Amino acid sequence: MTEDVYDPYATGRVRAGKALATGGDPDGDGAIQYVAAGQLRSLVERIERLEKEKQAIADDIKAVYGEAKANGFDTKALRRIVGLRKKEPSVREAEEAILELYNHALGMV
Amino acid sequence: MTEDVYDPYATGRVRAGKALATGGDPDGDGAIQYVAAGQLRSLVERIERLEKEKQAIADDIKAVYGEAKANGFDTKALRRIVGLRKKEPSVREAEEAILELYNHALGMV
Amino acid sequence: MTEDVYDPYATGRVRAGKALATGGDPDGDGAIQYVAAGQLRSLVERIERLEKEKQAIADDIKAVYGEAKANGFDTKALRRIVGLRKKEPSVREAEEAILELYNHALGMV
Amino acid sequence: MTEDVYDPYATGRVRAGKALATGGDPDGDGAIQYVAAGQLRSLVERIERLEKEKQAIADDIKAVYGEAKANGFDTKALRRIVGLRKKEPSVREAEEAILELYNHALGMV
DNA sequence: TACAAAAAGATACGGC
DNA sequence: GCCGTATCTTTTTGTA
Repeated sequence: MTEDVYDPYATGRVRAGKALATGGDPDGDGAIQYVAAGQLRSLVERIERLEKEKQAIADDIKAVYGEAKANGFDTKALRRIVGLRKKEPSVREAEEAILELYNHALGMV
Repeated sequence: MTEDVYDPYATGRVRAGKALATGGDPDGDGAIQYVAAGQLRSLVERIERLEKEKQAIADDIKAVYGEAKANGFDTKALRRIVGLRKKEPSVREAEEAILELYNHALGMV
Repeated sequence: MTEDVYDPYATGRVRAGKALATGGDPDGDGAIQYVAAGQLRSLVERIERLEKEKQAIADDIKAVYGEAKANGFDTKALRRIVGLRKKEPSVREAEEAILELYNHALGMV
Repeated sequence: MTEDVYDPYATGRVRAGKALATGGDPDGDGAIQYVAAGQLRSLVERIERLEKEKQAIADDIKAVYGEAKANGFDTKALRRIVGLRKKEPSVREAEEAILELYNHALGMV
């Protein structure tokens, strides 16, 4: 069921007109499009819930760094080692390999 | 008690010397520093565990945007909505106000 | 010379009110603030001019990659070598040094 | 004329083998490939020169924002102004329209 | 279209 | 306590 006019609490659809398609309406037919308000609300809420969880973990990470600092560790170095360990196993070796090849081609040892 | 030589599995301390401090040793006195290897290992592992969880959630968020897109939503606008909702209404209004002020000052309506 | 009302072409000042300070007006006195329209316009124009130049150079870079590709070079590898060469001289060695130190402390060879 | 062995200073060609193609040799035939070392060097140098210029301009831009800040301008708003001015008015309006549509659908006024 | 690299923007830390 | 710097995140752009 569709409304002719905007109804924010509708679980149904809201008339959007061409404006819905940011890039223009694909078919170029100017057909009226609708936005499923309930679906949109659901998506936004799911994203917000996940971002909340993500932020909580980010806070935990920050707390660990704080603890490290309190125990005399250099957090800057700590962050760096964590970062370096992300691309460890074989990536680093691969980078070395191509570097050497091109350095050779470029005559730089 | 400290070791003169490196012992990777020690729960005790490993001599680090000046090299430990990425930013240089702050006092410039070259004093020998020690790093608690076991503690460091624990910190790194906790951080990595948390970052792994954080990344998993980031992937979930991306999946929701993917679903939104598949359902015809404009993800760019969706992201903006989510971003705007993070801000306190007063902050949002303040930002809009100054933006408008500058636009006026530039004669851009 | 100041105007009470908005004048986009003024070289003088435009009334801003509290809205100017995004973070709130620091003194909390609610004093009216003014925005120097001429100065703002100048700043914007300088930035836009510089960004235009920057974009022109970015286009030149793209053209060189296009030329490389036309001559049979693998542009992906080429981009990578250029990127790697950015952090060559001593940075890479420094990175290796700290990596080794912490890896030792972490018992990972 | 080609060399059988690697010659870093050659203006001619250097045997690369499969390793040259980062993305793998497209035909998968393992055919030996050659890289024109002199040409490669030239391309890399041109790119690096251009990137250097580009970075210098980026620094200039940053300096202008710093100047703006020193004169009491809100750089965040300033950046947004510059960003908005990049877009065609029609695009900007379309974006605003869809944003408003979604806000309505969410009952956020 | 989807992935990956680069640039921009926001945030957080350390110095003064 | 604020400012400048640096990191990290996000967004945009280019490529396969």
